[in-house]
Amino acid sequence: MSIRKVADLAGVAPITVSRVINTPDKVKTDTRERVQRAIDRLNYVPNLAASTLSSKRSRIVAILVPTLSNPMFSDVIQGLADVLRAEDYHLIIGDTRYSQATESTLAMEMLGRLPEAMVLTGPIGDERVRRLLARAGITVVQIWDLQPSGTIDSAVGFNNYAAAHAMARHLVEAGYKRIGFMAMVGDERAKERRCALAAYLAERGMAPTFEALPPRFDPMYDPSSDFVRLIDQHPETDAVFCASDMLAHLAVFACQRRGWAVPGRLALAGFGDLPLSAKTVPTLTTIRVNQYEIGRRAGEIIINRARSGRRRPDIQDLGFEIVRREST
Amino acid sequence: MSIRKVADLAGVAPITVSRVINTPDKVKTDTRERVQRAIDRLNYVPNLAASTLSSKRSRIVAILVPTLSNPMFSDVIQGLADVLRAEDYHLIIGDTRYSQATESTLAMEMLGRLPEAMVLTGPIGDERVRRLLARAGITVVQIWDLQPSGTIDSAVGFNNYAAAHAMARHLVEAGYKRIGFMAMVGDERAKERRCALAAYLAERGMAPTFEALPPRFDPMYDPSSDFVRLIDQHPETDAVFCASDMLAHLAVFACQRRGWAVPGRLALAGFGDLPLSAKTVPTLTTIRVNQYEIGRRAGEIIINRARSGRRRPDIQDLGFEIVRREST
DNA sequence: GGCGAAAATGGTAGCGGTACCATTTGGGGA
DNA sequence: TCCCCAAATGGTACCGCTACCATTTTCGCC
Repeated sequence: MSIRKVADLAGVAPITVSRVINTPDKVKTDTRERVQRAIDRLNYVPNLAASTLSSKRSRIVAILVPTLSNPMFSDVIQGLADVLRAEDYHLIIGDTRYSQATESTLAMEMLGRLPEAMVLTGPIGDERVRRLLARAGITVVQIWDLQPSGTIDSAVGFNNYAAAHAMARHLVEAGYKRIGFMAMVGDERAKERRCALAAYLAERGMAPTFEALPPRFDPMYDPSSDFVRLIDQHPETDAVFCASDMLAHLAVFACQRRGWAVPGRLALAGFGDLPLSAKTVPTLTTIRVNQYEIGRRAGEIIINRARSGRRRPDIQDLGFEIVRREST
Repeated sequence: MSIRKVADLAGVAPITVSRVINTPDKVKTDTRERVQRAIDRLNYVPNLAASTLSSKRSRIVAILVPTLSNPMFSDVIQGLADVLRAEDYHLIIGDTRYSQATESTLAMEMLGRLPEAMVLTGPIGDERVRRLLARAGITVVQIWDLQPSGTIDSAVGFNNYAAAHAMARHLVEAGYKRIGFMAMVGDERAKERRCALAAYLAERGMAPTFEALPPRFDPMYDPSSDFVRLIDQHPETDAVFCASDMLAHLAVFACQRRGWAVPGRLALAGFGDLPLSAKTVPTLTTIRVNQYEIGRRAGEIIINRARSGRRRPDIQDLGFEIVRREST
């Protein structure tokens, strides 16, 4: 089933069928309708591999995220998908499982599809990949935490360090003095938040009571029991900054089981503002970053680039917001 | 940057480079190494559009889900992605936003990429799409709820109706008499669960106190306040079956705000067994369906098909499990 | 050393579109 | 009516790779 068959049936040249599909207003109305009928009759579906090869326009965008299971990233993807679908782009998704090596491999493989843009989560560690991407001449949008070093082209996100710093400040100003830190398995970006917390506390002459970064990819890791153990080991702790909302919620539930009042005995704060976090009892203090909007903006950068052809790096800091709720 | 340049640099024919990439053991070791060096030197990345066109093997799998924001579906995708990555497939993802029309459009567009398989959520309503898919000769795997009618080829999932029926039975046998039903916005599949509940209750001479199916795509829909209103309108209700775990959790939190004991004043059950659901206070009674495994099995069907070339429909019922916890 | 079969490599054509330029058609103004 | 320019349509080559078959090389064995 090729464009030629359609052309024969419609009594036109193949190129005219191509025009009906791609630039319909360059074809006279009755010709267009005739061709359209032939397309419908034959159930013709254009071969996009051939189109890509010939036109060098793939209408593909590739995105790499650490995981699909975290709502933060699926919301980003949703935002990106919403924008791109309207422009007939297709989305190739890869999850790196928080592994640098997998990220490199996937990025190179995906380049073979000639994507018109590549969306990556955070900075690129691999020098070779960075070179390849830059040389490929495609739009590269790095999302999530903005980091001047390691940005190839454009970026949309927020300042991860500043966000954690602000949360540390919020906790201290709310009167908490013995603050702990805890992260979810695999969350590399959490390290920066830990540093920000420690740095702020140091400014005020304090230090974290504990800084729990679980080993990567430990399948036995149980945040709840780990949390309880940490508090038992550091009973003076009066607040814990959790590197994700889900972790914070689990901590709240663990407290409730133990009969520890939140925030009375222990204050808890998270990161990411899940829809859930405004509804739990108590509601959760957190850092909101509007993941959906990050995805949308990334999509807009890609589309504007494709339309204008201009190649001007665009760094958008969408900021963050400390949402103070009942848990602190 | 083409295979030709690599071939020239390595002093071989283009086809030999192709072999090094696709069937390396058909090339003598020293030739292979020479070619590999040329590939590395030139940073050559094979053009998969050309490869697809020529070989008619795209190494692409397309998947359509109702939404990416629901962890149920992102877990399915994660399972699928894990299996397919090992075989160098790429995943094109589309979300239909629970719209039949979008599903049809996306499916047809994606066919243009010549995917080797297409994974769809649930039955296909559109006759034309069904025909096109069947004619395309690709593997089609329908996931989630198994429905004999509307299955094109293979399927992996569970019996949605039976699951809801079993939950109804659980609630009745636990002694609850006035049972309500509530679904999340957009969840079409919830209708079947409502029917199953109503049918079971009818068998026992009962009827649901309410059956709340919110209007589709109402952005103002607030499950929590809606829930409270429903209970106020039907105060005799002693249990609510929620069509998703998240909805059930929101209901629990609303109860806690109102001072209604769960399950003392009101029992709550969900669907999907989120990781969260075993940790909340109270823990949530729910129906577990192992979404990740559904994705994995779908991937295995696809790969086996690709390897063996056989085309035998494969229907796998992975079942479900009523997980009784504290909330009922 | 010569033979034959298997392994390794190469030449050619074509996958299904679109870019580029050429040609034909249409229509308004002199 | 003719001319000219714009709109509409068509012919040809080529995008980068691989299927298919042909050819060359290798190697075990008599």
